[in-house]
Amino acid sequence: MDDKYAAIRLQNQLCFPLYACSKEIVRRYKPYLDELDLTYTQYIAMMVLWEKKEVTVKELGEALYLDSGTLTPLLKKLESKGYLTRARMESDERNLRVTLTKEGEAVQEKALGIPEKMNCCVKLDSEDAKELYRILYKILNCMS
Amino acid sequence: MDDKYAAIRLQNQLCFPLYACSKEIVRRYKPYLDELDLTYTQYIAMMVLWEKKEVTVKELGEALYLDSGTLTPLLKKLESKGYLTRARMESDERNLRVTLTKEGEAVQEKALGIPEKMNCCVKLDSEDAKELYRILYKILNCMS
DNA sequence: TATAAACAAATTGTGTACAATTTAATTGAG
DNA sequence: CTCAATTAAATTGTACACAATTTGTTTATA
Repeated sequence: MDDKYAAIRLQNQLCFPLYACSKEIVRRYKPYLDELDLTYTQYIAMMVLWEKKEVTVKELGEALYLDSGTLTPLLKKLESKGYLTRARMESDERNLRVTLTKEGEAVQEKALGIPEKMNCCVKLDSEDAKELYRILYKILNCMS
Repeated sequence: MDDKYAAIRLQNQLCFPLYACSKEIVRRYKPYLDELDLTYTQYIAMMVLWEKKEVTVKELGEALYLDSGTLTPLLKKLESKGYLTRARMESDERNLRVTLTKEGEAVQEKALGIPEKMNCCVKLDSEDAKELYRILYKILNCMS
C-alpha cells in the first residue's frame, strides 16, 4: 500500500483544479474578448477603470493581485489602443496616474454581452456559483 | 443608477476570484518548491509521473490541461535536471515516451512535506475544502 | 538640512500559456 | 497500393506572471 504518497497525488490536490479551472475559463473568454481586442488580463484591468475612471498602478495592482512587472507593459498596450492615458501625478511623481479615455469607456458597451455568453459555456447552478464565490473570497481574504 | 453595468463589475465576476486565488496559492508554493528546484507546473507534471511512471505528451497534456507548446520546453527542463527521459515510441514514432528516472522518483520523498506546509498558509476548513473540490471538478467535467 | 530609508514604477530575466503553424509519422478511402 | 487526411510533437509568436533589481522621488531623522 503506497498510501504514504496519497497527499501528493494529483487527484488529492485542491490547488490543481483551481489552477486548471481558472485557465480553462479564461481560455473560454478568448473568442468574446477577441472581438474587443482585449486579453483577459487587459479586460479585468479595464473593469477596474470602468468603475474608478482613474487609478494608480499600485491601486490597480492591489485590486487585481498583479505587480508592476505585469502591469507596466499591459498598461502601455492599453494606452497604445487609446483606452487609457498614463501620466505621473503632479502631487507625487512616484505615482503614475492611469486614466480611462472616452474610447476606453466606449468599450464597456461592447463588453455588456460577455457575462451572458460565458454563462452558456460554463453552466453552474446559482447555488454552487454562490458557494464558489463565498469560498474563493474567504481564501483570498485570509491570504492577503 | 448605473445598474446596467452590474454584470461587468469586477466584484460580480466569478472567474476573477478563481484566477486570483489560483495565482496566489501557486505563489505560496514557490518557497517550498524552490527547495526541490521545481516550478508549480513542473511539480504537477512530476505528480503525474510519480503515479504513472511513464506517459506520452498527449496523456500528460490531457491530465494537466496543457498543450505541447507548454509541455515540450517544460519536459526538456525536467529532462536536463535528470528527473525524466524523453524518447520516441518504437510502436508509433509520433508519440514521445516520457519516463520517470530514479532521480525523479527520489524527489517524491522530498515533496511529502509540502501539502502540510501549504495547509498552514491557506487555512480552509474541511467542509469548505470538500465543497470547493466538488464544484471545481463539476466545472472542469462539464467543460471538457 | 543632508542623507539614509522608504516608496512607486520600470526593467530584467526566467518560465509558463496558448493559438497557429510546421514537421514527421501513420492511417484509411478509393 | 497510394496519396490525402489525421495525428502527435515541436516550433513560432504574443502575452502574461513574478522575483529581483534599478531608477527616480519623497519622507523622516540625525
